Amino acid sequence: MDYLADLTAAQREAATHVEGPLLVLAGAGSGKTRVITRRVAYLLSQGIPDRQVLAITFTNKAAAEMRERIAALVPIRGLTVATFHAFCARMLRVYGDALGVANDFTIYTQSESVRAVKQAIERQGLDTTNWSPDKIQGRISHLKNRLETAAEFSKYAGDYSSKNVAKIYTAYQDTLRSANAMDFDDLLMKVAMGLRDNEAFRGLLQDRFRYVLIDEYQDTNEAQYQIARRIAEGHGNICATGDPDQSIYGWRGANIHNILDFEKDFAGCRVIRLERNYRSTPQILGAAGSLIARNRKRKAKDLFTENPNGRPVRVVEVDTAEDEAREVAEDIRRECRAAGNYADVAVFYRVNSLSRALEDALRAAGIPHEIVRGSSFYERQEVRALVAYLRLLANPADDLALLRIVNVPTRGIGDTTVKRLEGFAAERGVSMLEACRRVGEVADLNARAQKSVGDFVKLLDDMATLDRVRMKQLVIDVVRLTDFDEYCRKLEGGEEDRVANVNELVNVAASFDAEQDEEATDAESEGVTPLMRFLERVSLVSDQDDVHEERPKVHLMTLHAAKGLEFPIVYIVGLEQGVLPHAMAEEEGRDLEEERRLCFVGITRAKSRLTLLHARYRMQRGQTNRQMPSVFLREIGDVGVERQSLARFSSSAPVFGVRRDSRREVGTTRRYPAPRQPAAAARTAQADREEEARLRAALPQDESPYKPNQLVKHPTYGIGTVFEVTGSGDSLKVGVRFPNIGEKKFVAQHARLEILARR
DNA sequence: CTCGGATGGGTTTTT
DNA sequence: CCCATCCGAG
Repeated sequence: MDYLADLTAAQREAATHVEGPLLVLAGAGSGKTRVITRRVAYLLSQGIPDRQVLAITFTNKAAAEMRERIAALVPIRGLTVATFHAFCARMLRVYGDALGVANDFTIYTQSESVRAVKQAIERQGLDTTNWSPDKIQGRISHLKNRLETAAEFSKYAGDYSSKNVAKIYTAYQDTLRSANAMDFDDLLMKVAMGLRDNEAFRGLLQDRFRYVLIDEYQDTNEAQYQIARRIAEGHGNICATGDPDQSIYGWRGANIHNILDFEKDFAGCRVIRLERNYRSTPQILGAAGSLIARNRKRKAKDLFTENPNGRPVRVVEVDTAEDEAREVAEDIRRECRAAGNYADVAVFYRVNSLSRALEDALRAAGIPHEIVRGSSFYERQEVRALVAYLRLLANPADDLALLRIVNVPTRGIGDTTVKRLEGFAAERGVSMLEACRRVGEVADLNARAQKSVGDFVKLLDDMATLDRVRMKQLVIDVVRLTDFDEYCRKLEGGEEDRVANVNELVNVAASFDAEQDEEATDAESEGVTPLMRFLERVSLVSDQDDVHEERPKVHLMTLHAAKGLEFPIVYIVGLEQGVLPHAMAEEEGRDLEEERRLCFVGITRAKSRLTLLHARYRMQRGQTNRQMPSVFLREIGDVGVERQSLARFSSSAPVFGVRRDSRREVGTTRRYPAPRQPAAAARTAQADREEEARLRAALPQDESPYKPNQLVKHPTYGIGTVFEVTGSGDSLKVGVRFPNIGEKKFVAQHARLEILARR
């Protein structure tokens, strides 16, 4: 058992637990992944067949990593390592008959789901302004996560709003059914309900998966909890790993009580705490511990470390977001010159909008950097469109897929034509594709439209004859038939990226083909075509397979995106009331504890150097606001913490600023940290106003930033020269001359002009 | 169909 | 302020 040799006593105890429920409360940086992988290896070494083991993670990346790390220890073939969603999709494909689920369903992504909800709203004659598709989709998603069907919800929906949601929910399900599609939540819901109501299905899964392991258990929602519980209910072999202190997804339905109540749910449960941290300095851990101790909803857990002392945690006050960003950039410079590498550095923030100032400052300082997770690969327009073609091939009833590509690339099938086709399809109860086929029967279509639709059908028919065994070739052929590269080139903006994305999809297809060759034909997957599997992969995988990092870069990301990562040097910006904790969490009486956990997650990512920053003024929604330092800055305590002010205008430099904004004080006063320096508290409103006036004067707020001969950049016209500036304030107008285009006038506040260097 | 301008809304985000 | 989306004009 050499793979147990390097484990501590507690880790080994967890890794060698075989029968019965086990809860591993794994503190941040306590070697959880190690325990999980060793435990799986141990189970297999005890003669348990790998196909009886089910390991569930939350992201595909985590699943891939776990699989890899297990494979490095023991040979595996039939082991299931998957996300909840991928697992459910698989079960529905393979054992779906037991539930009466057709196994050739397609999976709608988030954006497709929203689109379908929007259609449902419109079909109910409701206005999409009052009934925002996004929000309604969110509500439906939550209902599904709680296993409430449209029919059940309709029964209980009382008020006007809920009744309409019920109507939309019902209509949306109709759409999904007729498109033979499921959204992400359906995958979980169908399996959870199947396990609950269908004995045969439950029996199949319980027999098949004798050992269940669920990682990040603190992030499970009700549906996922039900799935785990029902599968484990016969044999009780369930191992949950996680950390309540790192539960940060409550807002999307995760229920922290799943992990808090695990011991109650599974009688005879063994609990193992991993409290030794291998990642951070005592200073960083001390700050984190002091902070999280304020939470009531948790399991007492004392993180400790044997790591040597490091530098103090640095808390820095600055005046503005720009100062904050500049300080981060300068400090990165200092740190990296001394010891590090840019890849050692990460900057975290609560909301994406804070990344802008950071990006500007890093760019200005010439520090290579990257924002982690912009729009994901598979949500890119061009990729979605190509995938839609494939989807339509696999499932001709997929109307949403058809709608997505009916005029992509443009082929003269406009909205009017589409509306008429939709009308026809709805009337006859046929698919959109069928409606297109029978375009001759559709009323009120002119000859040109008919021809366009006819050509489109011809194109799809040609496509249908393509060989569907090799995905790479299929994608290439689809690109060729649709002249897709040409279309990408014609689209303005990042055209090279678009072609590159198409090529990337070809690569994904190629590696999929390669995997298919390697993987022995799985008896279970009979009847599931390679195309279906490929589409499943593409729908469920949102991350681009990690692009290999070329040169070292500073990583910028939200606190949510930071979970599970670690960096030697970490900066967290915007530690201010209303930002972290976020205003929404306070105002709506939402969970301040989750915000605290978020901060905790950020802090515990740092290995050796942690800097927390807060600005006294921050521009939000076009307005400069006075910002209170975050309560969390106080809660991290003073041991191993060094506080510093770089604010230019503050004489007393209180680390915890003075309350001045009377509006914000109301009702929340008690939560605010007490001012440390009474003298500061005594400052008058007059003094504040003066200071603000000075500050404002110091900020670059010219009456007009545009001057004749100024170089500017317009998103459409490109770079031009200002030749005229008239008016002021809201009616400030700017005349710009663009080479080869001519002169244009813009209302400054509307036109998105970017100021370039002054001539 | 395509563009520019008006309008409204604004955590966090994986699957 | 910044963005996505909608809407009317050409």
